[in-house]
Amino acid sequence: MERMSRNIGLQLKKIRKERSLSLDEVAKATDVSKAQLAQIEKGEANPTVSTIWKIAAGLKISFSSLLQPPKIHFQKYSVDSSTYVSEENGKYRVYSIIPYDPERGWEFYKIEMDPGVIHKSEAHTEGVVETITVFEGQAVILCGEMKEQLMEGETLVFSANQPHQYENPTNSVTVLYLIIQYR
Amino acid sequence: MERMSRNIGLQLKKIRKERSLSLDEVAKATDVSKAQLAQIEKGEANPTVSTIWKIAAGLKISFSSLLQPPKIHFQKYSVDSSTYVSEENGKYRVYSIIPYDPERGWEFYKIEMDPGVIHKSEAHTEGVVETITVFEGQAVILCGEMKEQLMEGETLVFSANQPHQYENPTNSVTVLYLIIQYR
DNA sequence: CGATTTTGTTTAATATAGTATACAGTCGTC
DNA sequence: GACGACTGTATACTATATTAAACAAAATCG
Repeated sequence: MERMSRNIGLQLKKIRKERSLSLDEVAKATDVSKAQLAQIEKGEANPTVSTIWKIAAGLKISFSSLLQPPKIHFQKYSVDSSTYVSEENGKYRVYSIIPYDPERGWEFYKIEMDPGVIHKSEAHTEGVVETITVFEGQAVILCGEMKEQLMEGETLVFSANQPHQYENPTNSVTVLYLIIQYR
Repeated sequence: MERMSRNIGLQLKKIRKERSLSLDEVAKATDVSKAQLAQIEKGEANPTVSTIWKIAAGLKISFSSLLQPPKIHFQKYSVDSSTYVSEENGKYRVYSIIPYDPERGWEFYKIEMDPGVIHKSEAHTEGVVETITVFEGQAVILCGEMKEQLMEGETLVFSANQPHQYENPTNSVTVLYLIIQYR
C-alpha cells in the first residue's frame, strides 16, 4: 500500500542527490514546503497528486521517473491469517501468496479443495488470463466450451473472460497454484 | 496543475462504465469512500497516492491506465502577464508560451532581446536540449566551445549541459523562439 | 402506478496532508 | 574557536482529503 510512497521518496532523493540540490532549493523550485519534501523522501508521507505534479514540474522530470521503483528491489511475502479466505463451507480454501500490485499486474494464490468440491467463478474482464498448476491431486476445469482434467504436475492456461469452475473429482484434498494475470 | 486530477477522474469513470459498476461497488472493491470516488471522477478532488493505489489495486489495473490522458485531447494556452519574466533590467524579456508539463517533457518560450544585451544561463542537467530559432534580428549563441551566429530564420540545436549565453549583436530588437527539451 | 431498491449527490465530522516556524547540527572562512 | 550561512529535523498550526451519513432522483418490480 505505502510501497508507492516509499518509491517516490527514494526516487526523489536520488534525483535530488544526483543534482546535488538541498531541500530548500527543491522547495523553492517546486513550491512544496521543505518539511513535506523531507517527509516524502523518508517515505513517511502520503502525497497528493498535485504535490507530485508540482515536484515533477519543478524538477522538470516525468511522472514515471518518480513512480518507477528502484532497479534492485526485493520483497518478501508471507502467508498469514489475513491472507486466507475460505468458501463453500470451508471446503475451498484460498491463500493469497502474492497480492495484486498495480506495478506487477498479477496475483498468486494457493488453493486447497476438499474431495468433491465444486467452485464457481464469475467472468473476469477481457484480457484476464488464469494459470492453474495442480500440485497435489487432480482438478477438472470448466470455462465456456472448455473442459479439462488436470493431473498432478499439469498446468492449464486459459482466458477467464467467461464464467468458469474448478472441481476436485477425487477422494482426497487437491492443492492448486493459481496465477491471475490482468490485462 | 489539476489537469492530472481531471485525467484520473476521466479514466476512472471510463473504466467503471466499461465494466458497468456502480460507485458503491467500486467503493467496496477499493475501500475508498463513494463520496471520494464521485469527487475524483468529477475532477474536483486532489487524491492521495494511497487512494490512487487503492483504486488501482481494487480494480486490478495499472497506474498508467489511470494517469494516461484520454486519446483525443486539446489544450489552449495564452500569453499573459503571469507568464512573463524580464531580466537584465528589462532588456531581456521572456514569455512562457507553453509551460513545462511532466507528461510532455518540454517547454516553449518567446524571448525578446534589446540591442547589445548579453544573457547568461547556468548549465542544465545532462540530456537537456535547447532549440533556438531567430524570428527577427540576429543572435550569437555560446555554449562551451561552440560559438554560432544565427541570422533571421536560422535555428540552432544544442545540448545545454554547460553554461551558455545568448547575445544580441545588432542595433535593433531580436526575437527568438526557444524550446527546451528535458531528458 | 406506488413501494422498494439502487443510483449519484450533498452534508457535516474527522483524519491527515501541507505549511510556516523554530531548532540543532555541519561546514567553511576568517 | 567564534561567527555566519546552510544543512536536515521536529514542532504547532492551517488547509483539505477522506469518511460516514443523510438525501434526492431514477430505475426496478409487484
